[in-house]
Amino acid sequence: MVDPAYPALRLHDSHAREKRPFSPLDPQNVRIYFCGPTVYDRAHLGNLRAMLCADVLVRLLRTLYPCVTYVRNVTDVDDKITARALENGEDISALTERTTEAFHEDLRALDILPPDIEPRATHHIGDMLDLIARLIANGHAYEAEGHVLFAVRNFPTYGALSGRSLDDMIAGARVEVAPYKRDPGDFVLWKPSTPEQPGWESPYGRGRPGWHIECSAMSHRYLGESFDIHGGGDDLLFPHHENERAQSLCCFPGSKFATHWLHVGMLLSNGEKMSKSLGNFHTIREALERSPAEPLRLLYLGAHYRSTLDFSWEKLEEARRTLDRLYRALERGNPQPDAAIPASVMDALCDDLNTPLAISTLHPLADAAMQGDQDAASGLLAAGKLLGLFTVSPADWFQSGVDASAIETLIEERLAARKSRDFARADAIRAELSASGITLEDGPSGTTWRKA
RNA sequence: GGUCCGGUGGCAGAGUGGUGAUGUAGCGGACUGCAAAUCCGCGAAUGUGGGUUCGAUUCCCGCCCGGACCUCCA
Repeated sequence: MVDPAYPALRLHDSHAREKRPFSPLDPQNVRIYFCGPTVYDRAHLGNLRAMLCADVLVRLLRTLYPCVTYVRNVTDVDDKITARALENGEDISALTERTTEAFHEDLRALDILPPDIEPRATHHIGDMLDLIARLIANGHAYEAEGHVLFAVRNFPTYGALSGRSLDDMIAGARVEVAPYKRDPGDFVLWKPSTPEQPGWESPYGRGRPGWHIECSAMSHRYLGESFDIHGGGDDLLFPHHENERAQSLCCFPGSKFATHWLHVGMLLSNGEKMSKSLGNFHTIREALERSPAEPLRLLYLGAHYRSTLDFSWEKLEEARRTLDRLYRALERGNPQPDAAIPASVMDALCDDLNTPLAISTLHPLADAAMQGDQDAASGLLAAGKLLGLFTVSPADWFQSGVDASAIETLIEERLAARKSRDFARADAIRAELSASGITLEDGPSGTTWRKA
């Protein structure tokens, strides 16, 4: 049951195109599926956004409900993977293993909790073929020239999720229509593989799955015919999620598939979508080489998940300075662990995951904590933990990774200089440390230091 | 071309049919040997033209601008 101490959760549903109360099919087990990465290269900052959004959502759901089953797939069969492996002269499985591990490493650094189940497409080819057979049997798919295609015209609500009509799309006419398609909108469930391409034996010959069927198969296997939330980047809304929905609903008539659709806005770089194809991306690793992980998390949380967010290094730096202040507040407020999450934060998060509003309510808590209010500090800490922040101690935030003894020695020397009113020498020491990224702070109880 | 989303202070970014959060930047001040941090104070915004309304930033329509999707994409 929902903890009555918390407000009711409302989430924007892309299908309904409005905020709706979230009521799980089974409150004892909230089921959520997010589309994960295609593992052919290191993940970039754009890829991170949906993963981070899912992380915060799952953290919130776990505080509201007794059990959450979170599934996030890994797409390890795809023509981009095949092409990259060929390019690298690398075995496909070596490439996908290596890239998956790199992905995990990046997310761990961000303290993004792993999903409960992380199925790989290549481990579920049989499940996909089962669904495809069902679709052929019930007239929603057909074979043509070694392909199996989904017949969109046989599914009356095709387009309902993404809000577009087949006729409009065809008017766009940017789809290259394969001759074997009955309708230009039909999409591939199974396609033949050449001997060099990865492939599996099937009733339709040796081939490989189309992109969308894997998520239908894996969500069904682990979450059932109907589950609560299906999410991913906004760019997956069409065609990926539209097609998943069509397949799954046609496989399991009477089911609901996902009752809530959640789409995460794109990360921009100089006003344009960050993407591999535009080349305007930075990998997660690259960002982590320039900054600790938490500022990146705070930066993402500073914008609502559904709006676009224009990334810049300046904003990352600003987020780091904001964390400086919050950590300082924790340092002064001496928080107790396991305090209640402040209502202001829960209210904001339960209103369609309004993280920017939630974070804004952290500042008054920080102000109070700064003045020694322990309750405020405890609330601040609890709120931060829920958001995946404050994973280190203030001492580590300000001082880790630096040779403290060398700094202490210089502080002693400077103290002596100040006592003899040799301010020139004292300032020289300050400047020296400042040049190596250390800021000194003279307080009533002596001099302290921190990383700038 | 089709569909959709958005345009709020220098920047970032919420909310709201009734004198516009929060952060940051800027300015002034307190504190400091100087700093840093902290504290106090100040100025600063709802793209544009209509409509509905007693009243619109908020609702509706047009326009302009930006972005996303329609092809792989978180």
